[in-house]
Amino acid sequence: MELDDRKKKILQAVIRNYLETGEPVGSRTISKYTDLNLSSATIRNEMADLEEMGYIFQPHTSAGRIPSDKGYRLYVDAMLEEKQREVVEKNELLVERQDKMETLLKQMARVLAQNTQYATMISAPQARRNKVKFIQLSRVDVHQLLAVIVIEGNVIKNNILVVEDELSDETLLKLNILLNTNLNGLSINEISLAMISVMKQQAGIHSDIVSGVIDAVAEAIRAEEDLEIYTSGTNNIFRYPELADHQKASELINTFEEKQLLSELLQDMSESGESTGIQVYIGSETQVQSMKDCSVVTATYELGGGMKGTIGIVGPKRMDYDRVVGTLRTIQTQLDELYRKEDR
Amino acid sequence: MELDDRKKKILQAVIRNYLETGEPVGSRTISKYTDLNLSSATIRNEMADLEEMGYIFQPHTSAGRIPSDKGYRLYVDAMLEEKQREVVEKNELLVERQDKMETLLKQMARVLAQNTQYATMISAPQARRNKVKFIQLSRVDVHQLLAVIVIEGNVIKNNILVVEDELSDETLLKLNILLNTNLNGLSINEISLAMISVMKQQAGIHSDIVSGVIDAVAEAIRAEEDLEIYTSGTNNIFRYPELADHQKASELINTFEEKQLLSELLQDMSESGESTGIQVYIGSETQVQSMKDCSVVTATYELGGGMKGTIGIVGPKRMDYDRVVGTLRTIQTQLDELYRKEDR
DNA sequence: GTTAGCACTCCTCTTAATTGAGTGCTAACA
DNA sequence: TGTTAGCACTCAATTAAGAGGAGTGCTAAC
Repeated sequence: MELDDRKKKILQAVIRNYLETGEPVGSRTISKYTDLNLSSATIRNEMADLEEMGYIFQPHTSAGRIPSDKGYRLYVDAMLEEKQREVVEKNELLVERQDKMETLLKQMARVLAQNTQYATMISAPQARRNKVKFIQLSRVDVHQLLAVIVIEGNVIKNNILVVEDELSDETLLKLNILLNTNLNGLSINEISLAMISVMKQQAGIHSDIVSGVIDAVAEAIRAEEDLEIYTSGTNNIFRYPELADHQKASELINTFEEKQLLSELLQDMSESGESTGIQVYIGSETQVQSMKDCSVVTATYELGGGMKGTIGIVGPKRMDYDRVVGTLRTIQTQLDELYRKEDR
Repeated sequence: MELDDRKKKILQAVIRNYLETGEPVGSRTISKYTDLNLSSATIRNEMADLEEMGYIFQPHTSAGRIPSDKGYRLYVDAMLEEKQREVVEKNELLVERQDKMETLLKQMARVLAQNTQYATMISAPQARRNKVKFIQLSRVDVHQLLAVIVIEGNVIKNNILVVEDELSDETLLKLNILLNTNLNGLSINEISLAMISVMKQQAGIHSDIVSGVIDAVAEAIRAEEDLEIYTSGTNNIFRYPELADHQKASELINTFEEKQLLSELLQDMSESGESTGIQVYIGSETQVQSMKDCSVVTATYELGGGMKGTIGIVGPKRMDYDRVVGTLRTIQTQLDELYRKEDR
């Protein structure tokens, strides 16, 4: 059977209506809703065809039709294609430039959740190949050294080292030079054991400090590499009855709290990104069990300097895809404007 | 009317039973449950008295009795008094010493939530009077300075400053000395405008850098002072039908997500602490609307060096107070052992 | 190909009846 | 005077039955 133009229109009408009401859609409704001027009986025939093709289904005999995942997919793809051509409407979201990454991301999550009325998750950007930019060793106390490590993209990590013996200012200076000349510009993979042993040798009796700093560097980079996730609007799921029963709500909330799964999810999703970086996952297209009744819309964002992260909006399958995609577009351009020129 | 011994026993039996079952407790149940050897009729009379005194009530005529907040209060107070004398049983929780405060607190929250099956919140310790311990200004880039500020208790804050003109190493050194000699050992309240203007004067053309650093110091201390809260096990509230309906669950989850209210809550609670630092708030004894059907048990913890924070366990009013208090005691002593000797 | 008409299905809502746990009260008993 | 057995009463919760209604599939006519 073929999906002709009329069938497409009817399918679209069914989906539109279902998105609005959340109730199964009957033939009579469509008959009036569209400008096709067809009787309900004709619609019924077409709907039977659409059901056979797997685009819609009945929750039970003698109920209206509900779009299947396949139906949603068709609809969303068509919408995305249309959106592509459309100009992004200027629609300000209240996001302000922030010095602290954490503050910015929390703010973004909150604004998005508020704006869309869905649950939001944002992964902190991860500079893919983190390189050491600068190392500073200073004395805080007689027995405490502070190691400051700046990584590409101005991510800063600190570490306190405890030392047995007092160090002279001169030694400290030497160590600083030693560390910086050897490590600057290297990523964690490029720091070889050979280099470390050479540095230790040069450091003489202070080789343990070199070890300490290198451990700190390794930890700093690693910590930066495993994703941090910020979430907001989790309780929005209660707005949608199809997600709000105890079982599902509990699982979803747990998923959002644990963040481990979300992290993997966002990572997977960001990897398969395309031009605009906006993607829609319907139902079990996300591999997370607890989200099988949800849809997830993801977008990548960039903060300049190659710092890319992923945003995910989680809602019911009947979410307002159109608006969500629009909102994500908006925040993308807005972040672009805020962070394009300057490095952080 | 007086609360004689028998009435106390009956009240206790009612509460115990209700804690277990969550169902209103009838006279017949009590008649068999206790070793008082009284008929249900007698119990009924006593229960009528207890109701008149406000310790228990009926959700509707012809139902069993449920403890009122007043009833719980009596029960909890008696229990706490008894606990005071009791030796804490050695009951290991899987908490390990962590270098990073954040990791430790997340871990604690998770372990407690898992162990108690209630929702957990933990406020990060706040060193009450934060003083500057050490300031380090270093050049990262031609136009970027890194200001590292170490606060008492080894909390470290970083800030990137953008400068117009290049600075010589010498100037940088001078600025470092200027900042450290003037600011070390001071809390934010002690840094007066007069001092700032003197410092600016001494810094000459680099007075803007001084301003930048001082702003950074102010921000660092302030950031440290507003509480960070870690939560876990939010979805545990679904285990308890009396909290799990949409309305309440949504509000509670929102409260846990927002954290602002929790923060104030924990702060209030930590201020009215006593010897062991464990307190119980029943129903509307917490001033948070969304928690009016919950009880909160709080405990202060200490990580050595005067770093004190607060733990809160949130569950239904019929929570297992006994076990929760025990668990909190355990974690208190455990943290004590882990962190007593050494400073972080 | 389209449509009107009709029988049929099945969910949902309402109402009524039944059940059962639990109470309060009274009267008898030790 | 305190305790207990007994009984009428209350009220939430469960079950059952029925009415209503939305929507379908199919057939026959246009």
